[in-house]
Parts: sequence; structure tokens; C-alpha cells
Amino acid sequence: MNESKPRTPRRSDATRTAILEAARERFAADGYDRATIRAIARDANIDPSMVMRYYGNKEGLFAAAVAIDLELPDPAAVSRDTAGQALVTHFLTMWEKNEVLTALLRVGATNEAGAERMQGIFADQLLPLARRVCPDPEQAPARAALASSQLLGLALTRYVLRFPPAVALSPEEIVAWLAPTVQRYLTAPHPA
Amino acid sequence: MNESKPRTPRRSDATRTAILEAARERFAADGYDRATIRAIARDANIDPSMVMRYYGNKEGLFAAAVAIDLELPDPAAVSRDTAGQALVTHFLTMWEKNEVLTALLRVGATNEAGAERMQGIFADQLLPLARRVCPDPEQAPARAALASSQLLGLALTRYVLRFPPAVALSPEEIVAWLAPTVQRYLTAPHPA
DNA sequence: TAGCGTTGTCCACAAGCGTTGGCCTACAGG
DNA sequence: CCTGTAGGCCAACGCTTGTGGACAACGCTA
Repeated sequence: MNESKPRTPRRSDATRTAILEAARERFAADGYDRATIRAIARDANIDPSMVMRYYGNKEGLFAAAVAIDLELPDPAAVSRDTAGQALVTHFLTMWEKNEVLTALLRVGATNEAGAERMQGIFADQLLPLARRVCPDPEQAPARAALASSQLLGLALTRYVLRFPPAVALSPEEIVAWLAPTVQRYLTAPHPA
Repeated sequence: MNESKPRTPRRSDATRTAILEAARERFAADGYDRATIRAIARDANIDPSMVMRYYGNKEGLFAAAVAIDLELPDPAAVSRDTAGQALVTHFLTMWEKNEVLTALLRVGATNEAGAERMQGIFADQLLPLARRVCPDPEQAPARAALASSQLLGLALTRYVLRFPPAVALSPEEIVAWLAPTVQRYLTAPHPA
């Protein structure tokens, strides 16, 4: 899907990445609708029409800006008992270090296409891990969804809504509180 | 703040409520930006300028449309050991039965004012309960935030992003899975 | 019946949006 | 050196948005 051949490095690569960076920032801060191409171009110190030339249209730009890899560890390498802690820690680092995830979440909340993309990412990247770790593979989707609900819920309150107490929590505290939850969602017996 | 004197029932009350209903639907479905005054007016079968007359501007309309009361039970009436289950059950019913909460969540994700309003609602309505139920009142904000993260996370994945496995879960299953989590966040000893 | 405030419609405005095409500049390959 | 082509800017388009003002129908009261 990705033409990542590094040959013919174009002279405009600097501009392209400047656009992408500005786009990520704006999408993260404002969501899809409020993040205007004009504003992004202004941030990147170029003309709005360049965005169109390089990314076709606004949707194309968004798609390019949030092509994200959760970089989840190999499912096979995750121990069954520490999956919860590993996941929470990993998500927290990912979320702290780049704003793309916030952008994706903000857009997913307003935009149908964004929601689908988010769905895809979690299905493709979290589900395999759940399938590997949880007792009955048939329950994997539900368990992965529960885990997502807690992980995304934290991201929502901390990075998007910015509830002061959620922002104030230290990463260590968050892991201490959330890891058992996620662990339970993934591996505990069904509570029915 | 609210002039809720029921006297002088105006002849335009039907219109006013029609506008509010249409506004709630649109805001829930589209979020703040995509929900245009014109579309809302069209839904309500009136002229856009009526919206302006009755609610001043778009923000005023939104404020009127999402004046929401979580209808949380009296904190004094909640038993300490069943607070988790009570909360999850209550939130689930509230969310299933009216779309205003979805609207609020969608808007909170894109709009600064929406985020603040959401913050206010949870601070005013969930915090007192947490203060009453959790062991050390000083930890109440953090514990309430953790509980919100799980509750809002579920709402996000189920009603906004519509992850299929999250949608497929029955209310009973959700309560069974989430109640212990929320209960722990509220009352379990600090895991540090 | 005359007068008046309320309700509602029509129309227009200014601003901002995504998007397009043309034009100039400067570099790369021969 | 000369020329083709890619990079970049400018101005403009068609459209939608929030908003406000002018004006017609209605119902009440005197």
C-alpha cells in the first residue's frame, strides 16, 4: 500500500514534510473541520495550493498525516500475565510522544471516515494481541473492545477533554490503576 | 441563570422546542461544526433566522440544546460497595435513552467550549459522589477522573466510534465487565 | 375596528472555505 | 550554454456559513 521506495528524492521533500507536520498539529488541535488547509499552509509557510498539488485534497492530506503505526510489540513476545501493564505503558508512551493519535481521536469523533480508520487501526493492531493472549479466541473481539474502551477513554479525558485530574495523574499512577483493568479485560474469565 | 418561570407560555413554544429537538439530533449526529444552523432549521421546518432570534447565535443554541442533567442518585443514597455497579448501570441507561450525551461528547472532542462544559458536568455531578464514596476525600478528583475515563471510553467506542464488538455487547455484559473496574477506581486502596 | 407586539419569511451581506489554473522562477540534464 | 520541467505563488472561482434587517401575517386587547 505504501510506496516507500526511497529513490528519486524529490527536491520538494522538505515542503512535503513541513506540510505533514503542520497538518498533524492542526488536526490534533482543531479536528478535521476546523483545521483548514489555509491555516495548515500558513503554518508550513507555503501556499495552500501546494497542499492540493501534493496531497490531492483535504482527505488525502488527512490520510497521509495520520498514517500511523501503533508499534505494538509482537504478540508472541508478550507474556500472558503482564499484557495489561505492557499495553498501558506502551499506549501511554505512544500518546505522550506524538500528537497524531490525538488528531486521529479528535477526527474519529466527528468524521465518519475518521471513525472507520480508527476502527481499522485497533482491529488490525490490537486484536491480534488479544487473540493471542485471551483464553477463548472467540471472545477476543469483545475483550479487545473493552480494553480499547479503557485506553481510549483515558486518552479522551487526558489529551482531548483535558480533565484537570486526568492531566495531573503521573504516568506511573496511570499504569498502576489501569494495568489491572486491561489485564482483567484480556485474560480474566468471563464474568457472566 | 435559568429563567425557568413557567408563566406566559408563549405561542412560539412549539417552534422553540422543535428547534431544540432538531438541534440535539444534528449535534449528536454531526458534531458542532458540521451541524449547521440552516440544516437544523430545515429539520425543524422553520427559517434559520428564527434560530437566531430565539437563541442569539450558534453557541447559544448549543448551550440550550445540551443543558443536561446526569440525574445521578443522591450521593448519600448510594451504598459504598455497589457504587460501581450503580454508576455503570445508570450511565448506560442515560446514554441509551437520549442522544444529548452523544452530542455533548462529539462536541467536547472538537470544541474547546464543549470540552469545558463536559468538564463542568462531570466535576459537578460525579465528583460529589466520588467524594462521598471514596476512602480519602483528597483522592476524590483523581478517582472520579479514572471512573470517567472508563465510562466515557465506553461511550466513545460504543456510541461515537461504533466499534462493532463494543456495539454488540449487551448492557448486562457491559455492567458485568465495567462495574468492578469503576468500583475499584472509586473505593480500592491506592495501588502505589 | 384600530393598534400593537409577537411570529415568521425573504433576502442580502461579509467572511471563510476547498479547489483550480495560470504564471513566474530556478534548477537539472544534455 | 540552453531548454524542459518541477517548485512555488497569486488571483480567482463557486459555494456554504453565520448573521442581521426589512417586511408581511397573525392574534390579542381596547
